[in-house]
Parts: sequence; structure tokens; C-alpha cells
Amino acid sequence: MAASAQRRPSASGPSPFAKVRRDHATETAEDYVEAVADILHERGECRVRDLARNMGVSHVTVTRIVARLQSEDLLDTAPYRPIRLTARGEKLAAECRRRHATVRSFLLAIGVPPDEADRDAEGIEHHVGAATLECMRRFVDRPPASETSP
Amino acid sequence: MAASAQRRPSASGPSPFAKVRRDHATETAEDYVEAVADILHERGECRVRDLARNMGVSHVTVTRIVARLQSEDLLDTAPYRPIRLTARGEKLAAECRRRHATVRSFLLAIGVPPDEADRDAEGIEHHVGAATLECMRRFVDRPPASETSP
DNA sequence: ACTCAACTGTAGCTATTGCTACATTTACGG
DNA sequence: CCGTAAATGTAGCAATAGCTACAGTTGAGT
Ligand SMILES: [Mn+2]
Ligand SMILES: [Mn+2]
Ligand SMILES: [Mn+2]
Ligand SMILES: [Mn+2]
Repeated sequence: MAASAQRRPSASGPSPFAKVRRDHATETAEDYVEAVADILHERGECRVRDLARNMGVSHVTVTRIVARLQSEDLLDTAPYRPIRLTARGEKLAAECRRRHATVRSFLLAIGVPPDEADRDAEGIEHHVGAATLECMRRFVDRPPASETSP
Repeated sequence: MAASAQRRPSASGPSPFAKVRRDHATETAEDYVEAVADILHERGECRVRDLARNMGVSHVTVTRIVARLQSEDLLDTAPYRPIRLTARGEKLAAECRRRHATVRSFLLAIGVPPDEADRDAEGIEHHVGAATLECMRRFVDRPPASETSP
């Protein structure tokens, strides 16, 4: 059966899981800078409570994560003050927004209903490599146009 | 620009992040039972060191996670003994192997090179909902066949 | 000015997943 | 048997991300 052929071609380097762990380590930073950018777009100002609502977590979790991202030079804030993006944060946010949009559009293009596309894209986006992303872009730009017009 | 239209349609329920967090919570269990199943297939016996190699982590991490999964009735083992799958574990492993294969085949079908397909599938698989998976299966079964034969 | 509600911060807890260093057990060769 | 190397377990550390409960700050309205 096909089980062995599809699994790690033996000389597969440092195991795909190392990449997955790296992806997870950056996932929070990516989602938060993206959320900050979105909130700044929509409301002009980003507060802890806006992020808490957006991410669906308590304000305590947000405060701690914002502090870490500030120490990583992605966000900038002061006690009781709004949260802004640093230059690095803006750059990362722009990349993430674009990638997120691509993944979501791609899911819609293959026929996933909008609600599930929203949910799945939020997780999938962080595990999409450069080549995969490029394939998705190509697909969205030129949908193979079958199935719908036979 | 298109930024606002693609972001959370306002009345979007409990935020997609809740689902992502749920997915992450089950991710380890899924990858481990899948790995145990693979190792049992290939070597007939699954030991801590096999899992450690497979996952790219230390044997200590494996031991602790195996203990947790045993308490969740997915794995079964005893000190210094091989690791087996419970009935529930076998069922979950079968689902995960199938889903993993689908995601990987799908990535290959849209043109992702095998190495990156392996790495990305390992992360993406856990964030693919039922509808998305069904769309992927359909796509793999009937590739829209353009691009290559114009 | 003052008050108060909302917002933000802090203390302290849990769970998970990583690690190194060290202890113990198993299994195999001699 | 017995000794040793490999495998496994245990102790104890760190980082991340959740939470509740409580304390402090801000800002707006009176
Ligand atoms: Mn996300
Ligand atoms: Mn996102
Ligand atoms: Mn996986
Ligand atoms: Mn997998």
C-alpha cells in the first residue's frame, strides 16, 4: 500500500517537524502585528482591549505578549498608552496581511465556504512556505476553470 | 484597498483564533499517534528513541508526551517497554494518516516541490477543516488539467 | 475638583513543550 | 553469570501562553 511512499523519503534532513516548531514560534508575533495593523486601519488606535477582543483572549495575555513583542522590536507602547507598530512590525504586518489574503483567496478559489476559509486560513498561513505561497498565488490569478463550466 | 473586505465580516462569531488554538491543542496527539503508527508499520515495534528520532526532539520530551497520551487513552506502554496504540489511538492515527496524505498530495498537485510539500503538509494538516479537506480530495481526484497542456 | 467606570497592570496559578544532567534498567556479548 | 552500552526514566530548569483575582490609572462627565 501507499503508506510508505508518502512518508519521509529516508534522507529527509532534519525532519519536517523542526520547521513546524519554528513556524509556531513566530506564529504569535505574526498574528499580533497583523491584528495591530488591522485595528489601526479600522479604528485609528490600537489598545490592549482591542487586541483582547480580536484574539479572543484575556487582556492579561495580551499585555504580556505585547511586552515580549516590544522587546523584539515589533511593537511600541507605554503603560496605559496605545500600541503602535515599529518599522520592523509594519514590515512584518504587511507581509502577513498579504500572505493571509493569499491563503484565504486560495481556499475560496478551491471551493471552501467563506466561514471555514476564514478559520482555516488563520492557522494554515503560518505553515505555508515560499514555493507553496507562490503556487497559491498562481492558482488564484489563473483559476484552472474547470468543474464550473463543463 | 482590499484590506477591509477580507477581514472578519463583523458578525464572525467567536473569532477564528479559538479554532486555531483548539487545533494546536490536538496537534501533538495527532502527530504522535501518526508517528507511532508509521513506526509500527516500518519496524514492527515503536520505542521512545524511535519517536525521538522521528520528531526531532529529546527522549525526555517523548517520554513525557507519551505519558500524557497514555492518560488520554491514545497510547499504551509500560516502563522500558515498547509503545502501542490503543483502539482510540489507532482510529485517530488512521484519520490523521489519511488527512496527511491528502494534504501532501494536494500540495504536490498544485505544483509545490516534494521537499516543501512534506514540510508544509506537516503543519497545514492540523488546520484543515472538513470542507477544506473535501475540496482538496476533489482536487486531487480530478486535477483541473490546465497549465500543463495549453 | 471629584467620582466612577472602563481600561490596564500585576501577582500568582496551570499546562505544555523544549532542554541538560544524572540515575536506572535492559539486553547482549563474552 | 557479568559487565557494559544503549535505552529509558527522573530531576529540575526555561519559555510560552492561557486564566482569575485584585490593584492602579485614565479620562469623561458632573
Ligand atoms: Mn494566524
Ligand atoms: Mn493572520
Ligand atoms: Mn503534523
Ligand atoms: Mn502528520
